[in-house]
Amino acid sequence: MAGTRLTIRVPADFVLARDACSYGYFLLAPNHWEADTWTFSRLLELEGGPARVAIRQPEENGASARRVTLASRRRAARGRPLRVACDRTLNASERASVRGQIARMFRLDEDEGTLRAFHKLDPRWRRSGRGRLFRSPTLFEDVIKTVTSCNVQWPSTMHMNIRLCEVVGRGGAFPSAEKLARTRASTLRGRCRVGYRDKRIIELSRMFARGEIDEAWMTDTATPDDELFGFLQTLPGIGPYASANIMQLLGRHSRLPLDTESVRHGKSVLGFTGTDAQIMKRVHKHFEPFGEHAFRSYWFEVWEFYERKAGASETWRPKEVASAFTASNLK
DNA sequence: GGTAGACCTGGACGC
DNA sequence: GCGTCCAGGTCTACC
Repeated sequence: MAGTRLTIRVPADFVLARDACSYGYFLLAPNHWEADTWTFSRLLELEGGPARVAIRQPEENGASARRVTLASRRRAARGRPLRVACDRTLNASERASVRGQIARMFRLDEDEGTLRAFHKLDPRWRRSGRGRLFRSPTLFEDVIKTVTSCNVQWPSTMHMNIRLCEVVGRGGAFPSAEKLARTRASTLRGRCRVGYRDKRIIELSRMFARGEIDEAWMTDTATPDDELFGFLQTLPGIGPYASANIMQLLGRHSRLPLDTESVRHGKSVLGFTGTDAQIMKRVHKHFEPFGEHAFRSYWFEVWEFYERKAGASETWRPKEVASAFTASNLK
């Protein structure tokens, strides 16, 4: 790529492959993880138009080919700066935006102290170092992706995001709130296959575009979890599950976004029995002791189950994962 | 406050 | 190839 190149410093424990491939959204368009080269790429929306960024974390001594185990590759990459290659030249403002969006996706603001506290509470993840959870470069994209994940199986979520980028996004980028707000419901339904979510997505986009969503209030640590949870549920298409999921995407991990997948987890991994409602309650209770890190404990258990089925997440390829992650295969 | 049914799509299945 | 059934979270109407 001939264009701007950036170097981004990361926390000492950060591993791109582990921390990017930590939540399902890394598999959703326009995100792309190249499993062979450990390169994360996507289009980012910038003031001068979309730009493609390819992000790598070169390993110590550049000796990736000689390192045969996942653990040794992770160790060699740990804490090393990210190298970002953009497909065009960026101005200073755009460079700052790219840095900010990358920091949001990989949660570079989460320091080692926070994760050390999590590992003290739940030592199962100390060895692997898991703790960060991938998210989108913007809150808006996280919210829309959450809506596309509701009441649908994973392959359809993947398809909806591909179509949103292809049909509505500029040049294949994830569509902006302004663009989605101006899109017809019939386009979203007919061409993006979002079904009944069409009007809800447009209304959410209008709220973001009009500045009615106060992101600063949401990210302010002084804002109580209960108030935020209540507010999120007033948004169109956002119920209890989606609210809890958006909260974890905002960095609040005390609530669990429980769905049918959680019931599956409760039954098959935790050995719970009873009705679905009873199992949901037991799953909530089970993770209560992990307090403000409850979601991390819950999620990495679920993630470990997926990895036992499909191999280490760094090696996943979207098409293969789409067919592997159907409800029938996860039972 | 709790519950039933509608909302859509894509995949699985039977014929 | 066609029709039917089912999974999935939110919303609305109703009790």
